[in-house]
Amino acid sequence: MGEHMATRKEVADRAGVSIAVVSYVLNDSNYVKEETRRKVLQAIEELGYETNMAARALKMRKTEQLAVLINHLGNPHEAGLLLRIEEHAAKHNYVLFFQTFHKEQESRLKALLHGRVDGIFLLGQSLQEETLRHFAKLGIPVVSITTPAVPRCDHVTSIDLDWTAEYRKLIRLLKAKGHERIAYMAIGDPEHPLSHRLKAFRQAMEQERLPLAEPDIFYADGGLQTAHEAIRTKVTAPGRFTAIVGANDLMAAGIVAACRASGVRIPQELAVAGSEDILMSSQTAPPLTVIHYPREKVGEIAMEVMLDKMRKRPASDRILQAEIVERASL
Amino acid sequence: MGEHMATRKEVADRAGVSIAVVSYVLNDSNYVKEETRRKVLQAIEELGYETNMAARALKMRKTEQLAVLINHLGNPHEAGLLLRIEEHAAKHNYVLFFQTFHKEQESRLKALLHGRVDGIFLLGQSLQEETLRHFAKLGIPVVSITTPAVPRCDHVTSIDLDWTAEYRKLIRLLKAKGHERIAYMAIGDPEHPLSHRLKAFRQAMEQERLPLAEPDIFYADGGLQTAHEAIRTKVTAPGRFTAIVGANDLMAAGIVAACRASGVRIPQELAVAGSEDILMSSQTAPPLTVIHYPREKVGEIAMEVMLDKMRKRPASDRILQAEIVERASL
DNA sequence: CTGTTAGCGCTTTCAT
DNA sequence: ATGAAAGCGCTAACAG
Repeated sequence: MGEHMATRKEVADRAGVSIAVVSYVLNDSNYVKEETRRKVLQAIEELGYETNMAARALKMRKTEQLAVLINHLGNPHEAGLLLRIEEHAAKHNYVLFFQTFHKEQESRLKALLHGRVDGIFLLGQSLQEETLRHFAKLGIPVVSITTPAVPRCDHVTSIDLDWTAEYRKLIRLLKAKGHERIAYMAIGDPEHPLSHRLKAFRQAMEQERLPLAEPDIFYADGGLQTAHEAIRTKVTAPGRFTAIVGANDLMAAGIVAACRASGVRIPQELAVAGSEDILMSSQTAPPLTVIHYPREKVGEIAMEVMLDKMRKRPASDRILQAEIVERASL
Repeated sequence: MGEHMATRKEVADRAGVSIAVVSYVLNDSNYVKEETRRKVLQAIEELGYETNMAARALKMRKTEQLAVLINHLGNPHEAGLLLRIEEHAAKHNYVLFFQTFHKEQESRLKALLHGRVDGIFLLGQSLQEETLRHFAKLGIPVVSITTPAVPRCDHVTSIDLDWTAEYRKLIRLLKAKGHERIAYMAIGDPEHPLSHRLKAFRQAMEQERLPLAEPDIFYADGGLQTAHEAIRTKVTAPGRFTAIVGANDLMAAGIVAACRASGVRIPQELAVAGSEDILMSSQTAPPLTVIHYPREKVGEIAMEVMLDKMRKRPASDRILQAEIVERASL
């Protein structure tokens, strides 16, 4: 429990050189005589020396740390996205830290991250303009995933699907099976980042010339259980919608559970679809037809965009294509 | 894009005091005249000043950052555990970063973390003794979750279930339903941290005086798909086991999927159980009976233990109790 | 109650 | 090819 960490000074002393030389060999930033280099390397080895990242960060004004602000890691869609981002961040030697984040904590955020990160990913999160301006002033890029770009704020770059287009595909599929009255389960909070999916769905229905009555829009908090509860009594109501799509897969799974609990057969009596394609969706009974959100690709692009922005290269918003995965739920 | 961050010096100048005074009000570490304090606070406000955490970390030898080494965030069990740890870490003002970690990268680990973290959580991971000693020397505590303690290494504290006891409960339940030949699906790699669950299962079977034949132990990589493939042809084999337990829930779900694909009825023809209780397990058809791993409690205790260790207080290994959640799969 | 100052461990310019 | 030294932004002893 020595509590001791070898410092660069000690390495220098042991190798009989100055600390500058140690830096040179460590960073390959200057010519060093082969013999000297070996002595230094050996001293490093013997002392078990490692560079102190905090000191380096202070000097370089670069932490090689990135933050990801998420909603709820319990949602496999977010976990999957986070996983992909980390995968690509690691390739570029960045360390990722994540924060489950809610609007109320926004004030603490600046203090928490100051001097800690080189960039910020938003995963289904939005920040106030003032906060965004703050990070812009600091030169800390913000990349937003799963949430549309903030208007008038060119500081944040966003990556997402064209939800209207994707929902149109899904609606056409439902139409082909004879459905005309399609319901939607959205996230209750109108401030919630996923509320733009509802807007997109509305637009898609309109473009497909299908009416979407207000009572056919249901609200829950994004979780399976509350979705189940919100829809339970509705699935057996006479004269109801014949299909329903969930703003996320967890809610779609909740709808499936509600149907099973009420003995409503899927897809004969009700068609159900999800919007993300998490693993669970392939295991429900019946398995869910979903829009496959390309998490892998999104993670890759997100890191790519982040790197561009950190290097002050121009980066523009990205819209990806998704595929529909047809399973037995419709 | 000013790239500018206000420094403590600027605040001091603007308020007409020395930088020490700014520190005093910020850290409440010294008496400051009320009027002076107000002037300082105002200057901070006006400049949008925030403390630079890298500088503070260097000076204090304390980063307020913790690392979590995980296996695969795509496994909801790990994601759930991580979520809980973060929840408690945030309460104590710690920031968490996670790394998907594989043995091959162990050499990079020391360099990556040095000066970056005050402590390390292992989530179903193990490290070589030499690495552990390295962190011990640096005074960086290691808390291991879901993996048994490392022998001869009192530096790491571990938190887990008494798997033998939990499996005995499950086995007794199966016995009561008439099962005598119970199979197990383990993780293939004997080096894998979850392999201790297999050992515990063996022990439990022995204590319950039930034979566990080698051919009744199946191996997969921990994922749903490979579990499905590994068991597919076996569930229809004549004279086979009548029940099977998965070392994790994802594999148990894979077994359920294999049964559905082969038309094997659960639980009439085969009983299936899992070991963790992830959300998905409640949505399979039929829903899975599982050991409920108390992730919430474990997350809380993990952080508690970590804090104790960081404060040099003694901390001992913790064994938690679990409950069995009975659902329709057996 | 407030200011001066010495470092924390590192990088890098400028001499040599 | 190597070294001396300044300084990144912060804390805390110490002096007043």
